[in-house]
Amino acid sequence: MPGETTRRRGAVLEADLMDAAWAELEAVGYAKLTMEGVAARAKTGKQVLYRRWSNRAELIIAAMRHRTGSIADRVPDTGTLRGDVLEVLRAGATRQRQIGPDTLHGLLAEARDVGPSFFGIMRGVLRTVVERAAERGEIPTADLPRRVLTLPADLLRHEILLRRELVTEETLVEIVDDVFLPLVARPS
Amino acid sequence: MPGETTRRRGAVLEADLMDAAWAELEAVGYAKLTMEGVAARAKTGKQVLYRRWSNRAELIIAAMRHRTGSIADRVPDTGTLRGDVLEVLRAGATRQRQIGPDTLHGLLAEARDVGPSFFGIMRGVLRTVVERAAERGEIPTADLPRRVLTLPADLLRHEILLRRELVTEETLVEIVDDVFLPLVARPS
DNA sequence: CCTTTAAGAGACCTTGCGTCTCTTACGGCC
DNA sequence: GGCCGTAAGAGACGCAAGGTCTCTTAAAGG
Repeated sequence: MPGETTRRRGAVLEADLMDAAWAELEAVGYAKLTMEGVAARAKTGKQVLYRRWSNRAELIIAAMRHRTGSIADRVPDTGTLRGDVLEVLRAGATRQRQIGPDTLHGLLAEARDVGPSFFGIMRGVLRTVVERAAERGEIPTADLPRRVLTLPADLLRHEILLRRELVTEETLVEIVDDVFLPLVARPS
Repeated sequence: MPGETTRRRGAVLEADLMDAAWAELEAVGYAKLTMEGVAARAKTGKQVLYRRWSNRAELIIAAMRHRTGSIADRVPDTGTLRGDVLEVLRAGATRQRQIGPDTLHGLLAEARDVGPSFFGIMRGVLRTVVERAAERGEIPTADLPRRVLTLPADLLRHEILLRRELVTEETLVEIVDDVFLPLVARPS
């Protein structure tokens, strides 16, 4: 009687595939993750995967989006520039914690363009945060050099990509207090 | 007559292996580089490679060292802090050009500790350069927060790892003029 | 000259990729 | 409610490469 003749389709199947991919990622890590492994875990064939994503990287990127949703660019508004920037960095660090450095390195090596899609987001948020600080009179101007504006995000990324350990709150505070705030506090 | 009964040994063989590895890297790129490919190019067996390095990453790292020598930490001395720091960054960018971003990403993904060995070097050089600037009276103090000291190097690394294109001179100048110099020019 | 070492060569087994084929459940449409 | 196109589920297949093992024999050292 257990015909088990249930065959998943469409969105249901897709969700199962991504859950399987994520579970497999957590189980074996990105380096050892294989399409066969994911297929087996999802109790289906490789073809079903390849029909949708043409390689590991695409699959995992999709799984990550499915997991964490699109990177919510919720702009923080704590009342101070310092608080806002820290909040932005914390959000980034949290994402890292979910993903893990090994997966990040793997994706960076295999996918041509993880950078922009994954990291480009913070820029707009920072711009807003800085503009609001300028309006409050907290800093002299919101018209910062491009490189200064993205500095906190850039340093966080650097930290994520090069240190093997997870980024600590202390590091975030250093980035903000030792580097970013002194720079924007007084313009050239 | 073509006995070709020449069998390489020791340093001679080792040098040939590394040359072969490097040539193969340039020919097919890191992603497609295989131990078999390198062995074939060196006209030897895989065992000879595995006897020395246990995987691609180790092999290529060795080949890079053999190629470019250990990272010469020649400390520049142009007379100005700006010139010195720029020179340090140029040296780093040059290395990147020799290696290429794909190889870098590959190594970072496969080797556990490329970061320290490859990138840790700049720190000492920067420290020296900054100290000399302070002695010249060019900046108020050489006693910078750790994060500020390594800032130029960190940003360069970030650029190398996340932009697909090669780092331009313009970028280096921005790092120095928009970020580093304003920070050290006047301490907190 | 004799012994030890490891180079050179290639066989071997295994894993995973990516493709292909086949059957048949599912869902849409008339 | 019945027909039909699509694609799920299952597995075979050929291939590339990893990594190990074996064998012969050149080279280096005493």
